[in-house]
Amino acid sequence: MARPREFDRDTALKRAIEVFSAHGFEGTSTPMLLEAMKIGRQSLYDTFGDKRSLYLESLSRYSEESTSGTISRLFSEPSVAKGLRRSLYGFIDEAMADPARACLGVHSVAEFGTSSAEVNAINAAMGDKTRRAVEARLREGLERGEIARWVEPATGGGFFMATLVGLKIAARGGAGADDLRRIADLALRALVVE
Amino acid sequence: MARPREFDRDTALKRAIEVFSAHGFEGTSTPMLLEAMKIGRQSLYDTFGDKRSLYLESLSRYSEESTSGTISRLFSEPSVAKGLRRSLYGFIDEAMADPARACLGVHSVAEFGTSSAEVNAINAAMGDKTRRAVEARLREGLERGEIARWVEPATGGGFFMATLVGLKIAARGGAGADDLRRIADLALRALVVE
DNA sequence: CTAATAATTGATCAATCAATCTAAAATAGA
DNA sequence: TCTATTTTAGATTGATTGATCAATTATTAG
Repeated sequence: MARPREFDRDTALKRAIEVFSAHGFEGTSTPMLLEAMKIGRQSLYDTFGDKRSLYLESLSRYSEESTSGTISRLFSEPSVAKGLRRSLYGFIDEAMADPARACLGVHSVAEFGTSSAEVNAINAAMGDKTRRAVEARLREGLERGEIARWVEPATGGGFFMATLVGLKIAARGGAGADDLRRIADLALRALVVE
Repeated sequence: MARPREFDRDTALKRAIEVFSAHGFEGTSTPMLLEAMKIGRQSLYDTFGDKRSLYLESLSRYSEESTSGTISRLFSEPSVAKGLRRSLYGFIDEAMADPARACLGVHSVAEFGTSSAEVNAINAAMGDKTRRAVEARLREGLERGEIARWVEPATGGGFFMATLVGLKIAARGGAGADDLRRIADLALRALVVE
């Protein structure tokens, strides 16, 4: 007994992610969102709440997808070393797919630091998830002798995430895919036994 | 034959850097700048031009100081490995000194990507400077057998910078100094011969 | 066909944005 | 002391910000 929505909530959210990724929270205006999402102003407020709510949902969705992709690639190979590399390479491919689009997660940290509790909660949750997955594979690799003995899994997880961030910013700064892959390969030297 | 300025240009600029570092370009309003810089509105426009000019000068100044600090630490030790570590550690100390203050350089890349020619020119210049310095030390280390044979200097430079970025974002995200140092040590394993 | 419900459109809100203009205040040289 | 010159301070600009209200349109259940 109601009029159906003329737009698809999910595709609208996807478009919002694009805009926020490219321009950040402060750099994105509601008219920009409306044009990109192709919905009316009232539809935005009715469906997603205010701008901040939409941003948090965008960040949450983006982080979940990015995280799950990274983790699934991480476990996609029997070899731990190959899994790590595939994960980094996949991240690079994603980053190069749309150079104008930054990593919303990285951007959110740069913009908000630790000042926003909600942003922090999302990033902490996704960060922990990735870190734990990396740690698990590192422990597996340590047992199997694939990972160097000097690697503490917790530190290795942190290093892996720092590498992801560094690659993303390098990509956003204009680095090429081959440069990024060489950097990723070098980073793996810190973890993988030769 | 003129009235002298009541404020110091340099300290005002320093304060502007603080504000831009914490909130980015879009997140910083002119009233915020005026309050932090402790100058009047007209003084800002007379002395620094518009908001964008002030931002570019802030970014330029910050990048120069940060870069020169990183490079001087890089060459502060006879040992290449120790120089690299000292450089990373110094970067960590700076980042931890004021957790609320992000790296303006990293933040600018996240905000503008490659869309702003001026921002890009500044970042490219400072990035190249750092990268070349790292490459020089890596070559020195390669000759002396301190740096692992697999390290291409150009890639090593890119990796070093990616590590700096990763550390900065990790710090901004709330990581502790000891965590960061462990990550830095691990990163060095990719470069230094054991 | 009608009534109830929900989504859309357009007008509009106060607040804030960056930036400019004007006029008062203060210093230097003559 | 007087005047030229520059820096301040205050008022104000039009544009844009995020957000809400009222009215219209469309759809489905009964």
